[in-house]
Amino acid sequence: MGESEAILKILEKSPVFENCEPTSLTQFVAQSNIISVEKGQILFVHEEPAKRFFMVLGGWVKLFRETLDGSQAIIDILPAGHLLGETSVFDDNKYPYSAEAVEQTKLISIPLNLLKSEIDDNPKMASAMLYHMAKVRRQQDRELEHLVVQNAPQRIGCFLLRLTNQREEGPAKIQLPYDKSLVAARLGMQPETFSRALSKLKEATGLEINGSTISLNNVRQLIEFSCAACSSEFPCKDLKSKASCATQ
Amino acid sequence: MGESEAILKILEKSPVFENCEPTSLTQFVAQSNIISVEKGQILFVHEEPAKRFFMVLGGWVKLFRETLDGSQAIIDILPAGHLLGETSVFDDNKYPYSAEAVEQTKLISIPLNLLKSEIDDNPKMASAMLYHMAKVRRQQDRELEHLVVQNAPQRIGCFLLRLTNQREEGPAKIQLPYDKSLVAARLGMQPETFSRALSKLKEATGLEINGSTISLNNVRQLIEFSCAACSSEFPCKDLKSKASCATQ
DNA sequence: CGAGGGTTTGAAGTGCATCAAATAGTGTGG
DNA sequence: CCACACTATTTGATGCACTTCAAACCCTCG
Repeated sequence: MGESEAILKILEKSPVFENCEPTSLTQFVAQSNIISVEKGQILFVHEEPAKRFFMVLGGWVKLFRETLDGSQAIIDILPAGHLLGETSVFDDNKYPYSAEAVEQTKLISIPLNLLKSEIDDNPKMASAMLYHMAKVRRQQDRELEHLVVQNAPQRIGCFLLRLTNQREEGPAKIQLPYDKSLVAARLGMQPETFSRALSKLKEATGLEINGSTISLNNVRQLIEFSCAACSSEFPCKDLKSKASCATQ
Repeated sequence: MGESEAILKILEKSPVFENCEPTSLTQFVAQSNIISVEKGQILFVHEEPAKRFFMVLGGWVKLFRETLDGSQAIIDILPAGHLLGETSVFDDNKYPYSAEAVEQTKLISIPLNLLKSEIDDNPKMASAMLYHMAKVRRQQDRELEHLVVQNAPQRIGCFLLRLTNQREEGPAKIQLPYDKSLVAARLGMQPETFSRALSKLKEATGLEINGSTISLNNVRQLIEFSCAACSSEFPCKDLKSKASCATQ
C-alpha cells in the first residue's frame, strides 16, 4: 500500500476529518507525509511558529512546557490516534506546548494552513473542530481537577482504571504503557513518590505488582479508593478515549 | 433605556457576538433577559441539562466542581464581560461545572439552542466560537501550570500582577476584588496559607498590605519573584483579560 | 456594646520532594 | 552463557510546604 493510500485510510476514520469534503481530503493527503522520529527527538517547541500539525500513528509523544527556572510540566502523553499542534491555528499560529517522542514514533505530518482553510470553507469541518476542542478541554479540566483534589495513590489508581476496559469491573491485568518514571511525571509526581504511592495503593486495594504488569484483583475497591476525590462517577467516559483511542 | 437595547449594546461589543448577522443578533436579544441573582445563589449545577448560557454584567460568579467526598475545586471567578455555560453546546448539553453568585450579580441569560443554530448557520460565528474556545483553553492551561509549578506566595504574586495594568511597571495600588478567603480558594489554597503566604510575599518583594488594599512598591521585584516559575515572560497577555475585561 | 463574620497566629501533622544509597533489570561484548 | 555496565526502580532519612485544628484578634454592623 502506498503512503498516500495509508494516510487516506487513517484520516477518513478520524472524527475530525470524517466530515471533510472528498476533494479537500485528497488535498490533505497530497500535502501530508508520514514521518518517523527517534526516541528523545523534539518535534516542536512551545511558542515556535506553527506550520504543521500531527497525528500519532505509533509510539508515544510527550507534550510539555518548561518554566523559566527549568522545571518541566507534562501536559499529556499521547498514544496512536491523537492529534497534536492542531489548535495552533487559533493560538496565534504558535504551538501551545513542546512535543517530544518518548520512543521511536511514527506520525502523519499535515500543513496547518490546509486545516485552517478547510475550517473556514467547510462548516461541517468547523463544527467537527468545535466538538474536538470541547473534548480536549473536558479532558484538560479533568486533568486539572485530578491534580488538585487527588493525592498520589489516588491519581495512580485513577490512571490504572483508565487503562482498563471500563465496561466490566472484573479482575484485570494491566501493562503500564511506558516507564514507571514517565508515568510518574505524567501524573505530576517524582519517581520515588510513585513507587511509594503504588505500594500504598497495593495495601489499600489489594492489587499485585509485577514489574510493569499490574493485576487488579478488586476493581470495586480500587474505584472506591480512587474515585472518591473526583467530581464524576466511575466510568469516566471522557478520559477513556485518552488511553485507548487508537487508529490501528 | 429599555432592557433589549441594553442587551443589544452589550452583545454587539462582545468578541463572540460581533460577527453575528444583524437579524440573528435581534433574535438573541429578543430571547434574552437580564437576571439578578443574590449572593450565594446557585445559577446551575455541574452535569445538569443546559438550556441557557450567561454573560456576567456586574458582580462575580464562582465556577466550581464538587468531588464525591465533598471538597470543592474552584475553576474560576468571573467578572463582568465573561461568558459561562456557553460551551455546553459541545458538551452533550450538560454544564461542565457549577456556578454560584459570589455576591449580588447581574447577568444576561441567553438560550443555548439559539447559539447552537447560529454557530451551525453562520460560519463567522463558528469561527468566532473556535477562537473563543481556544482562548478559554489557553487560560485553563496557564491555570493548570500555575497550580503545579508555582508555590503559594508566587501564585499570589502572579494574581496581584494580573490585577494591575500590565503596561507599566511603576508602583501600583490594588484593591482585592473579593474576600481574601475567596482569593485563597481561587488560588487553590487555605485562607491560613493565603495569609501566611502574603506575609512572605511582603518580606520578599516589599509590598504593603492594608486590609484589602495592597501597594506594590517594587513591581520589578514582584515579577522576578513570581514569574520565575512560569513558562511565559511577564506581560502574560492571555491572562490579562481574565481580570480586567469588562463590558462597562 | 456585643455578636458574628473574616482574618491572623500558633502548634502539630501530613504528603510529597529531595538527597543518598541499595537493589533489580536490561542489554552488551566477551 | 556469563560478567559487566548502565539504567530503572526501590528504600531510607530528612526537610519543606501546605493543611488542619484551635484560639485570638479585628472589624463591621445591628
